[in-house]
Amino acid sequence: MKTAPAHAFQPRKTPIQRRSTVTVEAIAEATIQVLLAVGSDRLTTTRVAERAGVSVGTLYQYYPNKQSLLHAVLETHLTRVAEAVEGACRAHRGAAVEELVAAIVPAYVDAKLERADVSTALYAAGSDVDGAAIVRRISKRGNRALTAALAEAAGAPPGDMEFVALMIYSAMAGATRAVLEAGAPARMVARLREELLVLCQAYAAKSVRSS
Amino acid sequence: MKTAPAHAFQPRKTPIQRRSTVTVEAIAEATIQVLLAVGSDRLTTTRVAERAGVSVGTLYQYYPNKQSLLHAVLETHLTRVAEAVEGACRAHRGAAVEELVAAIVPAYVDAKLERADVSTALYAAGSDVDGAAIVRRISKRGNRALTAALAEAAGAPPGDMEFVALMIYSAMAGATRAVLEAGAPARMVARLREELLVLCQAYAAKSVRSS
DNA sequence: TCATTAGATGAAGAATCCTTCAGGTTCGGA
DNA sequence: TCCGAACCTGAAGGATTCTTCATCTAATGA
Repeated sequence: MKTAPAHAFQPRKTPIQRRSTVTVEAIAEATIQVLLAVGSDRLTTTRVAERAGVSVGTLYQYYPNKQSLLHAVLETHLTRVAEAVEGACRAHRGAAVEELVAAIVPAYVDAKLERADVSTALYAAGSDVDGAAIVRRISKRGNRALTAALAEAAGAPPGDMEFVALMIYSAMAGATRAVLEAGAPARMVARLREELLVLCQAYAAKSVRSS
Repeated sequence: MKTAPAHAFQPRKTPIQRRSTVTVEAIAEATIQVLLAVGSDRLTTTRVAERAGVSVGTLYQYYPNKQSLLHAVLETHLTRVAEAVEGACRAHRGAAVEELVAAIVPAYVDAKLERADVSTALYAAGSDVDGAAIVRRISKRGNRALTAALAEAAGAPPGDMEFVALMIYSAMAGATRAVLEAGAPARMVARLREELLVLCQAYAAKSVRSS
């Protein structure tokens, strides 16, 4: 388990002209599609390049190695989800716990399901050694926002809400993932939104009151 | 995404003498350790054999290919967890929902944490294409038991409890995973047991009553 | 004891894949 | 128009890894 230098996953060259911006985006999108089509094991740089309609050389001009492909996709997706949670927290500052939770749950679910294909594809990629590290790092963002918001709503010190926030966040993640892996049919998604809200509110009511 | 023939992951040869039984077990254990040490990307059959103290040839005498290594480990672990849930359901047949949940949550958590290292190692392995299929297949076992038990306890038709069971199961999975990936320090594990119970009971109370 | 089967070995074939780089094409501005 | 920078190409080097198989050793039972 060697630790890689920090620059090892940064883009090698920044796009300047528009065509290269398109290329970079196409490669990212191709990564997702290849991931969905053949799985992370059989994802090869050549296949991604092919799918993106460019040559391998071009790919390596912007992504320093294979891992950086997955990392880039993972990063943008998780960031989007974390921002959704942060946004919901910000928009309901000062609200009661019940209302807060009522805002956060759909925000999370929507962000995750907006690109259900990406979420699904990434469950396979988040596995590698520092894929997990990325997940942890960015999840912490959403978690921190949630912790602070809960603490404010409950009038409790943040320390007391840290674990509660972790529970809510991970319950949302677990349930959403289960639905996603079941194929996310519309009926199930609707039900997820309802039940997850019930679950989180019931838990928050119990757990915030008693602390 | 080619579908492999059904026999492709079955052991090639069944151990007969005791020494080979030991070997097969050693290889499975080595798989876990290699997984933990270097991650699933850099897990190689040679490395596993080395760690197990046998030669690659021996490995291939019992495991038809690399994937079967991971699948075997995944299968036994998940089966153990599913059996724990089934057992808890069986032991509390006829009990109230609250009591039922109070039995299932610790059963699940304990089974998952009894070999925390295996659980952690497998999050990396469950990613591959039909690793996910195995997870689905075996999780369904625990889910079915939970659905039936909830239906009986609530006096409701099983159809109504299917999704509720999914929520509980996936919330347990999500929260436990989060703690596991945080390193599973003793204090956190204790808290998990408490909070997860609160969460599941609060949800069950709300969701079972209203249906 | 000895033949037969189970078990173990590890070098090497075969395949795959990551990554580079020398050389070509396109764009943007002077 | 023309030059330099940005961009693209894809064959091939280099490295890794999966898997096989001919061969050897250990156990079993008659």
